[in-house]
Amino acid sequence: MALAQKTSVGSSWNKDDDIAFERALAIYNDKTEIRWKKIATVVPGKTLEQVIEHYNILARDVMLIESGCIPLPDYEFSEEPNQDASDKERSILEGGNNRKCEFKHKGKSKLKQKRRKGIPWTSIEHRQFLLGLKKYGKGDWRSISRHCVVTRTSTQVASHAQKYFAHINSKDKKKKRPSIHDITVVEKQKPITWQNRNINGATTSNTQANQTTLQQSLNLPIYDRPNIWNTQATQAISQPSRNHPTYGASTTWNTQAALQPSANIPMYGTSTISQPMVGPMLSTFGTNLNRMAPPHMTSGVQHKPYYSGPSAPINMDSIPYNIDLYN
DNA sequence: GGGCTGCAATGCTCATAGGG
DNA sequence: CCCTATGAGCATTGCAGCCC
Repeated sequence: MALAQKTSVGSSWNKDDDIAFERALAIYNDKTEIRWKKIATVVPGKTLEQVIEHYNILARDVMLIESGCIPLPDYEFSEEPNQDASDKERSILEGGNNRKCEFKHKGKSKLKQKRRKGIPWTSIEHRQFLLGLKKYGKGDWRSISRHCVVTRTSTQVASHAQKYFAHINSKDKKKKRPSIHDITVVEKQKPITWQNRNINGATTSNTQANQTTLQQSLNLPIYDRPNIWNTQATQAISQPSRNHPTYGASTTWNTQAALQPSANIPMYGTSTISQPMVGPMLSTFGTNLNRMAPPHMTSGVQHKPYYSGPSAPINMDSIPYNIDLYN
């Protein structure tokens, strides 16, 4: 975006304009009829031509960055420091917070690239992974990546699988910390809304016991817990330097989470996929993404509302229900 | 007892080398 | 090109110890 601002001629784009533009891009994807006209109507003070020009500049920036023709601009994104600039601009262009990106220059450059911070797997992604595992089998990480966990590369899927199986194999050892790998079934998950988050009469001062009960009632691993109810998380609010998450929804943590005790903000960052939410879900730009198109829609995969079928252990020989993810 | 702090243990993701 | 194996780096968790 910084490049776009620098190179944009004839019209100046301030931050608010950009936010409106990005939001519009997300809402009106490339399948939308008269997309640009619609986008222009929601970006105040911009004409159709200016919007299109801005998009073209943005697209060119991404191309130049990805081709290595120009160095990365010195972005300062406080909200998602682990997302590099080309990811970010690509994400904008694709109309969502697409986290998938192949690592194009790995191992080729001797330049010590700054290591990316890991983007934790959400329980939704893990369940999609389990579905893919059942559907395509162990080893076909590419298919799983392409058709099931579309937010992850095959490399990421493979790496995740390694740790998953390692975790499974060490299962009989005494119970260790809760892990996302504890999810071994593609279970039907009760939609998590603010309403049913509160079914136990949960309040901001909920105890860990309450939370555990709630967690069990939702059949979710502790890993997925809504940390705002966690005593330690509550502690984190009073001790931002201690348990403050350093990536993901970090900047919304102390504000949104604290102000909206029931907000679904996991410790590992905002889960942006498919959980019904009532309140604001923030993008990396701090814009409300609630009604934006999910990232899958831009990846050539027809998106229907997420549905995870009835549960069955992943290591079972057969599954007694139609595994089709969306039907 | 409750809150805070420090720290070791653990878990997770990413980078990368090597083999098929 | 893809998958597997391995290890580094970093974040989170759990717990003990200290202080009020």
